[in-house]
Amino acid sequence: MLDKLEMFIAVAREEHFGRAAVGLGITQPTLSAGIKQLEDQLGVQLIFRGSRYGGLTPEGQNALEWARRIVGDARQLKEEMRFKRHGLAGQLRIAVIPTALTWAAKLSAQFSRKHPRVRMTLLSHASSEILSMIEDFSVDAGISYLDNEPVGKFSTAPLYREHYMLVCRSDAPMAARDRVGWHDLDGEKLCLLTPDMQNRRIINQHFLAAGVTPRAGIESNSTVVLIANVEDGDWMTVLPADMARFLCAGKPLCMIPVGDAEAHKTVGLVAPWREPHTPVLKALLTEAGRVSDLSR
Amino acid sequence: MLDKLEMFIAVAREEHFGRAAVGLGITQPTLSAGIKQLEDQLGVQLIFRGSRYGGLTPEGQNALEWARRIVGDARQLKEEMRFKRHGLAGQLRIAVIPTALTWAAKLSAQFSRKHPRVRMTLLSHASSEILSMIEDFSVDAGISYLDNEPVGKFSTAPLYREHYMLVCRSDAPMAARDRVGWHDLDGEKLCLLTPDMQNRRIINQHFLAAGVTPRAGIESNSTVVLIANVEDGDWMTVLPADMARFLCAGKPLCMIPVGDAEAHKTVGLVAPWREPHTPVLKALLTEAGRVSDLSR
DNA sequence: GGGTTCGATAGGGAAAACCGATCATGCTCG
DNA sequence: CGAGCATGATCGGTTTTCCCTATCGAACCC
Repeated sequence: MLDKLEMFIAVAREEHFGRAAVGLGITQPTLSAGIKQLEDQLGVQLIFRGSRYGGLTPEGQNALEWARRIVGDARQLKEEMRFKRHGLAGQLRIAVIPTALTWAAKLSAQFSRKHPRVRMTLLSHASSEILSMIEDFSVDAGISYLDNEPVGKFSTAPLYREHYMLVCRSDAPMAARDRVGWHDLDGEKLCLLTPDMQNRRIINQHFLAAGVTPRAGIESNSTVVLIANVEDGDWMTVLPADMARFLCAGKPLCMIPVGDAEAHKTVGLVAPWREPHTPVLKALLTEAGRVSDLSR
Repeated sequence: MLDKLEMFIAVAREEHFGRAAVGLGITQPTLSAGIKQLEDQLGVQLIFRGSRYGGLTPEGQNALEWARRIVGDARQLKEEMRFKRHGLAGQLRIAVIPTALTWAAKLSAQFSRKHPRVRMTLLSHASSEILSMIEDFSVDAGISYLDNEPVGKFSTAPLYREHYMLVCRSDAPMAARDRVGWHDLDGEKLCLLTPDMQNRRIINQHFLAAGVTPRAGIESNSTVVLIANVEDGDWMTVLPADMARFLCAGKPLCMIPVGDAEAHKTVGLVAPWREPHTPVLKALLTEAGRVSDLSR
């Protein structure tokens, strides 16, 4: 039954029987049989399908929530028992929004020093993906924006607030200033993240509030590309302070604070809400509180 | 895995492999193998045992809580899916303290009228047993004292407050009075419930507070015995109002309120805490609120 | 010290789980 | 409009797991 629920969760995640099957390390016929068996056991159809995956039925939606809770609790049981044997050990997978990668590294370094037997995996993902990755057990925790997320099913620990820096060459006209407003960037040549990334959308909102329509001449989903363009051409970009500091190190680039110090998005750790947490997660949340900029 | 957890819960409840096995409808060797397999899977010993059940290990205690949560959620998943198919139907088992049996009947009658397809089972049990019966799924809900119970893992709905009545023959000396104090009963011939029942302990507390040491000449664990003795001999007894009213009907007996109207124990419905509740339980809790004496 | 209770172990038969191969359907693209 | 492809269901056979009966050995109880 438990394995059937895992199958169900996998299919709901992948929206595809074949992919879900390889993800589970079983064959597709086995998976099909498992789902059918689960449906028989519960007496309701869970998945619409005729020659192709067709989404969850309403009952399926409902059952999915229970399945996640049950499977999650079962994993936690195992995790907790392993903790009793081996102490803090095992793997910890964390999905991180790209602009928080430097902070994530800071956290993971600190955590690894304290708990050397825990192997950590940091994955860069869009903030829109992170919550669902937590929900269906693709990762154990995430680092993302805390402000606009549904807070119900997650535990959170704030890490820092995003402050934006304008990055330009040292010989650029702006380089002399020690602070610029969003409106000052009207008409400037900017290279920015692609609009599918939340960081870009946040920056867009700032521009909008300042009555400026940003003209991004170069777009990329990689912060490295942005900085490289700034360095090579006469472009400028806007990045969170830490990321900017990290990428600019040793290069002839200037960082200038943008906008006023207020109203910045909070970035923090997001973990599945569960009472109590696994030992590792508890340790991670504790560590996040310690490393955090925010006195909370 | 889920069935192994059920086995584990059963053994923890029965504290005996053989009994647990028959309760589960399997043989003892199967059960033994199941437990061992669960222990292997979790990598920890759960139960002390050498030729005989020896209690849970600390890890076992911990695992038991998770097992209950997981199995409970799994049952709820099934229950919810069945509800989606058939509406409110199935079985509802309720454990009731003896002195609340008349109230339980009132509740069950009302509930059955509204939801005729739900079969109800009412079991008389001591209040000390009821919570653990709920925890290990022997019953779906209970009716018991709400005041001194750990409230954390249970949902409750108050039904009524216990008011005590002195019951005596119409020709007894006390019969004329319209109210008596606990101290007035000093030295009187009383027949009461046995001291292992919480109702008796509550009455004892009242006596103690009034500086009276009760002399119960006849004790029984059956309220019927108490009333029969009052009717036949020159005994008196003390019972909750509703139960007294029910048992005295049509007999030449008097009921006289005992003590002042304050500080009486609250009796109510107790259900396993779960978010959300099963449809049946939700309906039952609603019904309890409707039938209740207490305007809450 | 014989009888009893309780859980572990051994062995065999039934059930199931799983896989590879194949089929049926619906979609895409030339 | 037809060939090719993608996707999930179905089938047959093999392997694994499950569960029962029978039995054993230790602890317990007069």
